[in-house]
Amino acid sequence: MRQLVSAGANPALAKLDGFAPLPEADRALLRAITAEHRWVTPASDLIRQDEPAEGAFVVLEGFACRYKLRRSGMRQITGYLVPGDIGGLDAAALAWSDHAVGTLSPCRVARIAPETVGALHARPGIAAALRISGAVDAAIAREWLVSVGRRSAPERLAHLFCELHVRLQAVGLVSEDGYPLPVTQIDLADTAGLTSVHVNRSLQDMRREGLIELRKRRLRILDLPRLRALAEFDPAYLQLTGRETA
Amino acid sequence: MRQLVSAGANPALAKLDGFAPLPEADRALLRAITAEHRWVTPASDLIRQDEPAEGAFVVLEGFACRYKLRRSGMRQITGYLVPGDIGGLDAAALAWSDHAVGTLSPCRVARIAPETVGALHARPGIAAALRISGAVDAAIAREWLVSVGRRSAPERLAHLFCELHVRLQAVGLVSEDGYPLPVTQIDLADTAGLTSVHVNRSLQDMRREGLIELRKRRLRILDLPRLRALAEFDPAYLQLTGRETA
DNA sequence: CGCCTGCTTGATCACAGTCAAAAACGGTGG
DNA sequence: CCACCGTTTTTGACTGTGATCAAGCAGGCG
Repeated sequence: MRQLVSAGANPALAKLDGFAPLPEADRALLRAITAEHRWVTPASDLIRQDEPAEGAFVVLEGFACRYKLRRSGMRQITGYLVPGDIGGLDAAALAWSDHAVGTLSPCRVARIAPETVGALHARPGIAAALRISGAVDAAIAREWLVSVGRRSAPERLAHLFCELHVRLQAVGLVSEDGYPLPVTQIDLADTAGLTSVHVNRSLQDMRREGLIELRKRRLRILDLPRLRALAEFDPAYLQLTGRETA
Repeated sequence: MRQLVSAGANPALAKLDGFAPLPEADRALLRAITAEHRWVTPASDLIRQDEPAEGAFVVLEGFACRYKLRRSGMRQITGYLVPGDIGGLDAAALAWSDHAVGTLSPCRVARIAPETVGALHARPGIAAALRISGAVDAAIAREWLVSVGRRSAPERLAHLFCELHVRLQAVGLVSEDGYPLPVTQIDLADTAGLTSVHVNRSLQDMRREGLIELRKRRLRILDLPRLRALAEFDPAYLQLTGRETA
């Protein structure tokens, strides 16, 4: 069994090392990156839409999301960033970002300078881990597309809750009964392609069914098997099964 | 101005070289890959869902798509592969595929053996081009998510037509009045998260508006500015502007 | 010519959106 | 501790986009 890095201390290292075991030099580089960090208030942009990008970043604590805005102001959230996730890598590749990244809750974030991004790709071990991470992100995006295109409102929410359950488990943020979910129903609506009114009613249905409970920015999962069945959820695509957490 | 490789002859090389100019050795490797190819009939799978992957492939002619099936048989198409596109790279990274890739029309396809995939990533120039290509694919997926989540039926179709217009232009498949679109209205429905009935009615509306015409597997664009306005389409995210084609 | 697939049309239905307002919650400051 | 404020959640009445069901109509191809 591999030695465990405290996921709480450096979730990004734990995540990448879990995809592909890294030599000590690579691990040291990743540790150095996360040495310096800052707190960011909720609802602030880490990357702005349609602007040149300056480097990338790692989320160490809190929830952030990728999103796009239409001219009318309509918002579509296209992905969540949870502790351990790296954002802005594709923006770095293109030197420009087609979408924004904003915080949903207070976030502790470590910046990765553009030169450092290059240094990461230059190390074969890290490069391979980042490729896997990118492939998983693409798989998540596909699953979201299935949700929005071909699942009912409760099914979409159930699938999202199952996805986050597995991802947060991998970084030790899930306890017996559930996990923190510091997002509003408006955020959930913009995630699932619904209105907040409809999200509210769907959540009440799910609660009445004894599946979940969402109160005080925390999701309690009351019946995981039935929740997964409702979403037709199979965690294989996240490549996180069988991980231990600190 | 850089020398032009006949896009018709090797669209994948043209595409990657356009993202990041490649040294001759890299170009030779890419040419070698596409030396051998085979024809595949429509509606056949190049990669099957939930199965281990064996290498990747390049589409040289024809249309293919990534898709996922629900247990009920409902299908969601998550991306199109047109000439020059490489498929199965993420499946190679994970040694397993969460989604299927199937042909929409007859396709000419070149196989890339697993060892060759490794050789591609080992070359810094190709690796960088593939990273950019992956970032563009992610941007396309985000745009689709916005479509399905936050755009009306005609807007979704308009956006898809605009996307394909730019992508096919980059490989020289667009003529004065339009481009080949060898897909059924059922395929379009599974792309846009609609039913084929609704796609049919939306297409008729767009035709009546003088925007497009879709007949005999060919899309004619009658009013590109208005089509783009309807979709709020900005081609920047495709990173293909200002390319010349053979 | 006949069949199959894909396109078109019509009638009806339901899921989700819209609009509007009230209630609950969570901070903040007095 | 409580009054106040903005945000978030909840509720109700109504509307509409897009789904469903079902049938007819090309058009391509053997």
